[in-house]
Amino acid sequence: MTLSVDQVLTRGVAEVLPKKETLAKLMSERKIRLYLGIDPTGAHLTLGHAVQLRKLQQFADLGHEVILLIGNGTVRIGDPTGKDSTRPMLTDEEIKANFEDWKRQAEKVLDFSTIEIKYNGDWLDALTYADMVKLMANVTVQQLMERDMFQDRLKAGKPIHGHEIMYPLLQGYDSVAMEVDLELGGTDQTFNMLMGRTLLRQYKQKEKWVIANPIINGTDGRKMSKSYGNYIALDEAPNEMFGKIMSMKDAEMLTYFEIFTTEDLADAAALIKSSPRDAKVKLAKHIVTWLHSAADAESAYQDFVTKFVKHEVPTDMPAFSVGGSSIGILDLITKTCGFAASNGEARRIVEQGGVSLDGEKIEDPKAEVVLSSESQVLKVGKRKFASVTS
RNA sequence: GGGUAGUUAGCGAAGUGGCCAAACGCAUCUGACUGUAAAUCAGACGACUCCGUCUUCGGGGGUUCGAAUCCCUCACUGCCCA
Repeated sequence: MTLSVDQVLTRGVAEVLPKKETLAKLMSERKIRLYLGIDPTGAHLTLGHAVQLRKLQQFADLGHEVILLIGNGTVRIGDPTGKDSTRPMLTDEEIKANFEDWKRQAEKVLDFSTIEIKYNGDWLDALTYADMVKLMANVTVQQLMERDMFQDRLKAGKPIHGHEIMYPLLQGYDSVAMEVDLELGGTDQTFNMLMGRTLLRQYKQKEKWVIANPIINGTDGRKMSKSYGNYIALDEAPNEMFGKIMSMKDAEMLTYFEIFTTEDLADAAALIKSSPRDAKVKLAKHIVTWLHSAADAESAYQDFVTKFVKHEVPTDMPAFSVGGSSIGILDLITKTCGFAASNGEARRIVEQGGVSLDGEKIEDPKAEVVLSSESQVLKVGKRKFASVTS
């Protein structure tokens, strides 16, 4: 579905700088050129990334000239946002492989036939010493240090490496090199994106707009992050995705509705209030349909009801054959099914009463289970099921 | 260049010769409750052939019956002075 210009500039957008109205006017007069920059590190894409990608695609759908920029030049520094660890150097082959993987995940959200791909290494690697001096002369150290995360690190006594303060300049130079009208990014990129605005004006006397998209919280209401384990990956299986959305905090729902659906927000808010569970089911179906299919969404819903509402055994589950008539329970969990990372972990789950076979609880870690050609259902924890046979 | 403080498990952070596989918080896992929400309660959370053994406290080397803790050395970082 193609949204109107006003919807694209409003819904799921945190900020349009310097002004929404002037950008809307430009978009009505001609096709604009815009871009989103991505890191070529081996990222596992989440709904957090999808916020950006979805917005990018909306511009493509409106027929604008959309560029996806691979940061194979800026990756030498690594955006200092968040982490302070030094990035490893990536070879061209690794970058290519990473992008292929990235593309596979992003295909669910982006239509690559409508998007042009560029690499900023093409111009950044070509900068000479003189170019770098000229680039750096455009700003003061104080301006660079204004960035919130540098201030945070200063306060926390954390290191800021010399090359890191160049990141905004290099990202900003991308805007100069491509002469874009607009850049998209998360609100955490505002500083970098505005640097591009400054540089573009200084180098080419050209105006550039910036759209900052919201950073969504993870399912537990905190910042979506690997270390919290609260993210939803784009290549998540339908059932997992559905379950994760259902386990999200109620308070996060409305934002997700705003960003990932076209639902009327007043209606969504009313539904959340009257029946949070139904609202969540609706949201989960929406998102699974978007990233998988309507059929997957329906079957994920059914699976969810069976497993968690009725506490019954799901219909499909992985099947394992152990190649023998009996096996130690720990080996079965760890080696055969891969449900635990180590024997110790499996032992713990067993001792804590989290394991059952055909509904029969197994609490002795030394137990030998007898298997036949008839499949039995192994349950480990709340959500791991397997069908096991000899 | 001088001074000083630091580097501990996934993260943050205690511990300064044996009681340390290492407090505590977060994350994670299990059980109870439930809307796989929130809140809460109970427990686990290096590995293994698990009531015992083995490998961990920036790297390397020493001292000692015994070291995360003491010494030497290398690497990295913060802060102050210049």
